[in-house]
Amino acid sequence: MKPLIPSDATSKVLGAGTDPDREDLSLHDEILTRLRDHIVEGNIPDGGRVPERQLCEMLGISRTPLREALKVLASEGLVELLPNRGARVRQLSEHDLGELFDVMGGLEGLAGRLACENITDAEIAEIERLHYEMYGFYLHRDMHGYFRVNQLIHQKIVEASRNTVLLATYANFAGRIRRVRYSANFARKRERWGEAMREHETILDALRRRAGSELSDILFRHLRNKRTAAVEHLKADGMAGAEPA
Amino acid sequence: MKPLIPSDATSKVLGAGTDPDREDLSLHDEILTRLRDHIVEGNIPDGGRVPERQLCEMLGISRTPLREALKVLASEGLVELLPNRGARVRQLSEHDLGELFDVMGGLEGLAGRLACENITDAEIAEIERLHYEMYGFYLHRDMHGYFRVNQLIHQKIVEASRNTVLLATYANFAGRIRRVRYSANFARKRERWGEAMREHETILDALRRRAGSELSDILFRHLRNKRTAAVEHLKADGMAGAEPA
DNA sequence: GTCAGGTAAATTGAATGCAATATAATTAAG
DNA sequence: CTTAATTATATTGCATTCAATTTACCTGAC
Repeated sequence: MKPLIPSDATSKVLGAGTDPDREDLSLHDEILTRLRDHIVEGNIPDGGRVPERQLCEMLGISRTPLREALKVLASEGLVELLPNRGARVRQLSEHDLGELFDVMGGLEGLAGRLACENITDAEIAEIERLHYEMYGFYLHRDMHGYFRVNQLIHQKIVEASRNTVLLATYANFAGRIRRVRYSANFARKRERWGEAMREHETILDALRRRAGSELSDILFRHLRNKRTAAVEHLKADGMAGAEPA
Repeated sequence: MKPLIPSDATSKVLGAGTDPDREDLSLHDEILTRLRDHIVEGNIPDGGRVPERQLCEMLGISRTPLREALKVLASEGLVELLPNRGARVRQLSEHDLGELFDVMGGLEGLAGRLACENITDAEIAEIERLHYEMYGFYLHRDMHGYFRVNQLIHQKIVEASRNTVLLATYANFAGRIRRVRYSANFARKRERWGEAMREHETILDALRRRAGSELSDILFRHLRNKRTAAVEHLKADGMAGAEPA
């Protein structure tokens, strides 16, 4: 009866800025992004069911486009589709998380390698600036700020690779892991923190020298260390958290 | 033909509901796989429209599940969805192909690195066997056989990484590139062929020594060389091929 | 003959409807 | 009182339907 599409539903607030020229940010992508954010931000418990009708009302759409979006999210690995049993938000085991981090490590290593081929001096200067900003947060023990700038640095390196396919793939995996980050914000241990800071020194150094293979190696190992911390954290948290059937 | 995806979550055989035994592979995945193969095998011209109704009849389904599959294929990068203008099979530019090969290189490099951590002696022996089999094809100038075994070796290395996420991601990108391979089967130049054979010697050597970082490097560069050949090929072929709007 | 304008057919995007399956609620038996 | 069986409800998967946009076709003016 009511095709109640909120008049602001067409307003594109997401990414890439508002190109008056390029209008092709379709309604479907809008739904997809909103639903993805909804899940990534942890509004649905881990392993919990995704209530179609409820989300339909929330988004002001019918089931057809919602189910299309769910299929895409399933292919992205964010939810899993059980036959005749609907969608559940995918619960990551320690093993899954470990695999994801290793792939992230491979992608970041690749990004570093390619970045060394393409990065400009200005971009390196920008990353250096961020590096010292991050160092400041480290000294002040401001973990929140540190974490934010840290991610920004990694993002900058990926962008400097000048590879849009890599950029999209990286964003995809980052999204999957982000959900875990929301569920519990990585209380990084002190000793690991200092270690990570030293690793970032070597990252910057290799980047300055445009030492691609070397940077690739460093970045992979850097994420390997992050991986260990993350998996440990999930394990500890998993004990406290309730388990789904 | 044969999907070179071995046994991940998306591997399906094309049998319809005539399989009462194994029913857990959902109908949706079935449609998805069939449609993907249909496109990858080149039944629709590059950049051509994807006729919904026609495919519905071909697959014996209604538009709803077909459109769901198209959305997924779009997220995989195989087709692109134009608002109100339907789906077109995505035409890869030289630039796109180059980016894809670099990402493939990064993934294979990662696979090699992880394989060195996890591979068994038996698996190495198997790869050695394939290597010499491939060498035989090389000596006999049997490009078809060479190509087949070559892909198999790379596949084995990815499998030896023991990382299912990597395996699925690799399969995804391999699928995207496969379409280009169908459109014209890489007439590899002689000199490049010998070079590739030598590279494979070093790959095997590094694998035997479980030299992860080294193997990662070699594999990336190996794919870089493949990339150059592929892009050159697409460029030459693109001249002869029809151009899109 | 070419091009602009307008109308008709086709195609897309999304909502609704219906059969099939799973989940819950209830009842009956041990 | 607990547990198995049965019925009722809810949810899923897919087909059908409908409005909106696009594409093709046709007419007419220059």
